[in-house]
Amino acid sequence: MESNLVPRDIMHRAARRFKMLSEPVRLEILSLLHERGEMSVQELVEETGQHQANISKHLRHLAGEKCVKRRKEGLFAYYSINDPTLSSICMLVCGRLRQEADAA
Amino acid sequence: MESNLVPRDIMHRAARRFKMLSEPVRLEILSLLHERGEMSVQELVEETGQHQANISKHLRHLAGEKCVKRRKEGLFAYYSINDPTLSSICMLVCGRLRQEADAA
DNA sequence: GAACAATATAACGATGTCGATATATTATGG
DNA sequence: CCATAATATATCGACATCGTTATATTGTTC
Repeated sequence: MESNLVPRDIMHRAARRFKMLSEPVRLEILSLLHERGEMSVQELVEETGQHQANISKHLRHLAGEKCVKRRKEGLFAYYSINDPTLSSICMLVCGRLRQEADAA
Repeated sequence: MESNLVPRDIMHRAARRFKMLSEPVRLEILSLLHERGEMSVQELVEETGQHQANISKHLRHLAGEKCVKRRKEGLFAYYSINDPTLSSICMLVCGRLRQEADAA
């Protein structure tokens, strides 16, 4: 019950950060990157079953928001999680969801 | 780098939870509720400057996702935060955003 | 520099969600 | 039971974003 949970001056940025986490495919991407540390676009395409263009677009969004880091090596682009708080946030939410499910 | 950051069976639910946090007006509502503990629709309308219908709709979404709790008293409906993890999550993200801003 | 592979971008239709306006519901008081 | 106040719901147009398909870019190899 204190002041300024989300300060006005970063409210829109915060909303955009959360929007990154509001799509199942992006959560799957982050989940995979969390497990394996670093993956190429191809690997992500194979694991998710999504089309390459779709994965590239999601990665572009994630990278634009600094959620994810890109490393180019030859023909391949390797992505990894850049924002370490994302993992904590996901675990918090998932823990809460389990809790709600148990309570019900 | 471990297993199952966001387990498949709750991935869609997690995404929906994050979607609740992905709109500035909803973040403002949660921020106000965090400060004051409990507020009527009217109060939220006044503080945010949004139209009543819009606030009611956002509250409906938030309540549907169990983010927020509703208490009816006479003509008034009082809302308060129901999911305590939301505050932690918002603070994590805002801290990170500050950090990124400082680094730049 | 031509052929090929990995990734990125463009364009498109379908669907979702925003805020605004209008109307319905619910509860109180006279 | 009628008027009024607080809240909820319905509908609408504008705009964003999803996944798909097609194409462009980038880098490697011969």
